[in-house]
Amino acid sequence: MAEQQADEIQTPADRFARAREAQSMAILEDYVEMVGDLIEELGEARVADIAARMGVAQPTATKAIARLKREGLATSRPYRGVFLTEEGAALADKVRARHRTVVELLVAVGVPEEVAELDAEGIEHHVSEQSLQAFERFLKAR
Amino acid sequence: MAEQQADEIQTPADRFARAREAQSMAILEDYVEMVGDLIEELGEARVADIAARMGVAQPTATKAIARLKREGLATSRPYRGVFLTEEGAALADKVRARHRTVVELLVAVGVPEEVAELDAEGIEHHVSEQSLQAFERFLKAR
DNA sequence: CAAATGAAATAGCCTTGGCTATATTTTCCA
DNA sequence: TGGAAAATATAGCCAAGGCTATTTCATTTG
Ligand SMILES: [Mn+2]
Ligand SMILES: [Mn+2]
Ligand SMILES: [Mn+2]
Ligand SMILES: [Mn+2]
Repeated sequence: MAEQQADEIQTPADRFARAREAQSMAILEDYVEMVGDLIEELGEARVADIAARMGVAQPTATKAIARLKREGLATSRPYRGVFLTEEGAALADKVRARHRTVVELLVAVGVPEEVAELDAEGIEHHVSEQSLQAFERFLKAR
Repeated sequence: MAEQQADEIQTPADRFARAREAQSMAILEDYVEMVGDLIEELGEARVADIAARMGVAQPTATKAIARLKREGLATSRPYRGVFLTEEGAALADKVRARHRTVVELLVAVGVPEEVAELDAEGIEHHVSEQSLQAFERFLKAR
């Protein structure tokens, strides 16, 4: 099946809308990735640990988790830890891999490691599938 | 004068805090850049044009402009156009230049132009001064 | 096994950035 | 030049993502 020729002209408004959309996913992505990390490292993801790592107050984390649940990415029962749904786990994997690739690309073009790690935390959420693939090709071809 | 050796260990919480901070600047930056563009192109920046280009409703733009004014980046009188302060104009220039550099870097590592333009709209706000300089060196050295 | 301690939930507040509907002001033209 | 049309402002709503203070529940321990 041939690709649709998407030669829509791309207005500034479209770009900004897309950036806003990415933004609304960003926090979700970070939480999901971190819940995955905590389960991996500690066997479970507790609200207190999530809050500490995100650098937010505990009720802020609780609220974020409620949103994850609403969006079908996580499950939890009151006073118990947080778990990822299949969908959540898949997203976590994707986000983690993308994060690494972004850091590697930054380093590859000359950004110091520490800075790369800092900047990647925000940048990653705006890197499209297409850009990600370009990054991977670039890194492989070096 | 020697650089301070800033060997603070960088926690995840620090990184997330920084990404949140960048986020709170992002919209401000986009508006300032756009007001600058409109003044350049049309001689003035009207609320309706700003709203249309940002892809938001007119009252949303009005509110954003109020914030620009509060932050000392713009001036305006009721029912008149918007102008940038010296600080606002300087920020607009910086943001515009950074946007271009980010697009160029993306293209340089193999991202298609259109995609680069789309992704850059979000990425730019998370690119630190240090990363930006690395990007410029990379582009020059190609 | 009853407190005490610790963790999570809840209540209630704030700001930002969206929106629609409506009021007000400016501009333009018949 | 007076009214219609266009532009802008204002009012009031919503959700997200912060926060602090307090309540509720679970766990540990004397
Ligand atoms: Mn992130
Ligand atoms: Mn990340
Ligand atoms: Mn932008
Ligand atoms: Mn931009």
